[in-house]
Amino acid sequence: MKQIKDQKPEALADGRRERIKKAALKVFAKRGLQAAKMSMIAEEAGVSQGLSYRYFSSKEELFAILVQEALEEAQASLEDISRLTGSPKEQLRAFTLTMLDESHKSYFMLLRYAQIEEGVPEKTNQMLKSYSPDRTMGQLIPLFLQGQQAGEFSEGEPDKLLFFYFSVITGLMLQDVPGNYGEWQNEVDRLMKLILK
Amino acid sequence: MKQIKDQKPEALADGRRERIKKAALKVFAKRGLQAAKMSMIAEEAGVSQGLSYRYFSSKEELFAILVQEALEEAQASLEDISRLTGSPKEQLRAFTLTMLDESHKSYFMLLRYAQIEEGVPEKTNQMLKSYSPDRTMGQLIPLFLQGQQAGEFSEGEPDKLLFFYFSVITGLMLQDVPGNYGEWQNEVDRLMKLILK
DNA sequence: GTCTATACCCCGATAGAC
DNA sequence: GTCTATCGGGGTATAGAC
Repeated sequence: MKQIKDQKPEALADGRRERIKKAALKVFAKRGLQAAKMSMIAEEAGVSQGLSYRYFSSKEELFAILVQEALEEAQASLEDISRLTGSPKEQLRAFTLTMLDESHKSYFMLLRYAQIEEGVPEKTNQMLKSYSPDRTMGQLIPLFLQGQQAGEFSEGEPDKLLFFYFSVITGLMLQDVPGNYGEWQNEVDRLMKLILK
Repeated sequence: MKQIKDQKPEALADGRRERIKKAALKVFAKRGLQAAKMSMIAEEAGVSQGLSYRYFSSKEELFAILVQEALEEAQASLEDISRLTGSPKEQLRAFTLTMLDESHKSYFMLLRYAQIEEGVPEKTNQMLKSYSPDRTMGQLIPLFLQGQQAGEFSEGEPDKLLFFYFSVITGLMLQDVPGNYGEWQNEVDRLMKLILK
């Protein structure tokens, strides 16, 4: 067995493949699949254009791999909710703040592009289906029902409420709030007013 | 002076140039400047690829012209607010519904792309600056102040409130609500909860 | 006025040098 | 393992036929 580096994770992840993935996530999240150019990703990663193809067979494959990771990450975040303590209100607030933090934000935007952009490869679409809203986003529905039964959340069909909630988050993420470096507390508090009674 | 057609506006606007502009707005609003292809615009307009260049010298020019129109349209909508009757709450509600209707929605999304997309030509950026937020979106600030003084709107810096408000609208527009054919009343009512006390 | 054909460039992907 | 050079496809824009 070849020796494993005993450095901290950050350095471990600094292999070429990880560097390129990280750069790609950043560029894809900002511009989407089509507007993102391999030359941009290579520049962001600090490698030559051609090298990316030694690690990934195509731009689409790179995109698909990142979508896969984003879906797994989303799944993990959702499962974490159930372990959170506190009232439904507190749980939703914590979850929202998690989603808005820088690392999750990139994944979230990537998934948004994967969902709405035209010309996304079939393979990606199939992955999105298998992790369809029912199985990911929809996992929040129990939390909403719980909140409504506890009298904390406002009335209405939970899926409608949930849909609205994600619309707002999307809108917030798209804005580059000037001078806001991951400080979303105020915005989240405001967002809560939408859901709470 | 050459004879002016005396048909209704809709038919008047059906000249080739207007057809192409209309198609371009639709495609740009959906995909942005870079992902939009002249071939898509031509197809949407029902003309050949090359013909667009008889009416517009480049894709960028076509984009810039539409941004100009969008800005003028936004300006006009904002000026209409002051003529609206009713409380600040009623005015804001009416304005929001106007923005979300299909024709304004395309303009709104176009402006969003013009603002956030990379690689937008300098000419467009200059137009956006001259119609900067201070002169367009910021015209809503008096309405917010009015609402706060009347005790209808929640406290907080008006510009922050306004920013949040537009974030939400953006998020809503981006979602294709299934089975929602321009029926935004429920969503707007919910959105109002954000602003109202 | 409108369409078809084509010049030219940018980008995705590969080949080959080091 | 990484870079540079290059091929091929698709997209913008133009030229020329009808």
